[in-house]
Amino acid sequence: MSRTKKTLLSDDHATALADLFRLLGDPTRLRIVVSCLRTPLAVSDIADRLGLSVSLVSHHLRLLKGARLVRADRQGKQVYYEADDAHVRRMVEDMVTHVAEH
Amino acid sequence: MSRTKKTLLSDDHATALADLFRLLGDPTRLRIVVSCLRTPLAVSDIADRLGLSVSLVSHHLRLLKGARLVRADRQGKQVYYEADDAHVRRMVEDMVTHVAEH
DNA sequence: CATACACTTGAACAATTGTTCAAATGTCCA
DNA sequence: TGGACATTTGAACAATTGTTCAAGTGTATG
Repeated sequence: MSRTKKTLLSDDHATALADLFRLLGDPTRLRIVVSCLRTPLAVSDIADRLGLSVSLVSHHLRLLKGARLVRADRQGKQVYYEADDAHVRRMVEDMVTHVAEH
Repeated sequence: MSRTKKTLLSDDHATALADLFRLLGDPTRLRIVVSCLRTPLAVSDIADRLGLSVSLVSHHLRLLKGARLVRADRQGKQVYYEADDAHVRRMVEDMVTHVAEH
């Protein structure tokens, strides 16, 4: 049998988790995620709130959607984005409050 | 008075938190953190376990130490690194188990 | 259909980043 | 002191990434 170290984190899980961390590791992208954490928000609304171009926000949302961190919901001309599920919501909120506490 | 949005995350906190996320967002660095999460480990031990060069591990540890994610403890010729405090330990472990659960 | 609005996409750019290699520093012991 | 071992540091490189701008797609309404 192969000698496997008792490790908390397999290589697959490491890269998967790192992917998540990396996506949240950009201030702009993090603010975008947080802004639509509780309420679905249209792309232009997010851009307005954060003072960013619509294009930039859309680029970031594409990455976040690819990682299933957010979910898109078209409603007429607008596309509403929100946290993909309760799991993501809790995960991010936990980290936010973690840091807020210092 | 200035009109401030009721936001979960101030800009300062956003960049601070993003800095943390970004550091954990590299697979190699994440594995380094996890490897010395519970037990202090010398630089060369970490390098051996993960199959990395000592130099590379040291470079990453410097960044992690700068963000107070790990703490260094020199003991003779060797320098042992471990998670800086229980706070960091829990934070990282939470995320690891979060992903392990799928 | 045509115009306006909301969003997406692709190319291009500067800036940052992970890695390697070689040289330097620190520490112990004969 | 001298040499061996452990770690750090700096320069250099390729690769990735965040951002902007312009052009594209999709959708409602006149």
